[in-house]
Amino acid sequence: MFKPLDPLLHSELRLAVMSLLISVDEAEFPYIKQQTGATAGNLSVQLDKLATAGYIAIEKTFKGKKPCTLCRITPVGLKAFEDYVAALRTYLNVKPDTTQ
Amino acid sequence: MFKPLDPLLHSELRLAVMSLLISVDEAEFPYIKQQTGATAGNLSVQLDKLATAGYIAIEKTFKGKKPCTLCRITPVGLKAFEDYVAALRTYLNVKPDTTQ
DNA sequence: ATAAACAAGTTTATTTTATAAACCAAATAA
DNA sequence: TTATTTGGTTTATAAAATAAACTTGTTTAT
Repeated sequence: MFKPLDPLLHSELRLAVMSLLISVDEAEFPYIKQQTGATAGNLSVQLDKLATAGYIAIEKTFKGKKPCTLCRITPVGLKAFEDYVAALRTYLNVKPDTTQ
Repeated sequence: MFKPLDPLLHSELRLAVMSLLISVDEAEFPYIKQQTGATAGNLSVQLDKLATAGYIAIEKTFKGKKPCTLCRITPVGLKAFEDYVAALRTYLNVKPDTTQ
């Protein structure tokens, strides 16, 4: 009847991060922070969780002299996101999306 | 960009309950328990929260000699569910459903 | 008739999670 | 040179989910 929802993705902020990374393919910490409206602390924690699960890859580089945290989604993360959406549909009484 | 998600509905069990009540219009506690796979304790707590918010109405009756807890969704609950789904779509990169 | 098992929940306690506040280091601006 | 800002991390707190234990009453077995 209802498929279980991946608890790692069933979180407003982590879902927003994943959604963002799917569309942009690579994003810096401050950009994600601005787009999601999250506090830096919360974002840091949630990014860590996604990275620990292998859903995103975090690369710490420098932009000139300033540190720069780059995030991108992984194939594992993309798959998890798609599975999550499919599971979610069992709760929404909605047919699968066929546009495109 | 991302619409906030009603925290009361962004919960696996409460969402399942609401989804169920939308399709059946009236359901007894044991039926909801069976359909969702929830424990009685957890279900009791989550039903209370939904009722307190006015999303569902709980009627305590008897079925012969046995107590019977009947649940139905309210107009407020239906509206909240629809709003939740609309908000969720902003995270899923999916066009609104136009089937039917 | 009495005890054991069961049904239908509720209450309470525990664990997990989310979130914010406090903190830190380096760079830039005054 | 001493604030101030940028780019975060760590730690503490609040909220939530969940399960375990309990209650009340009923049915079934002895």
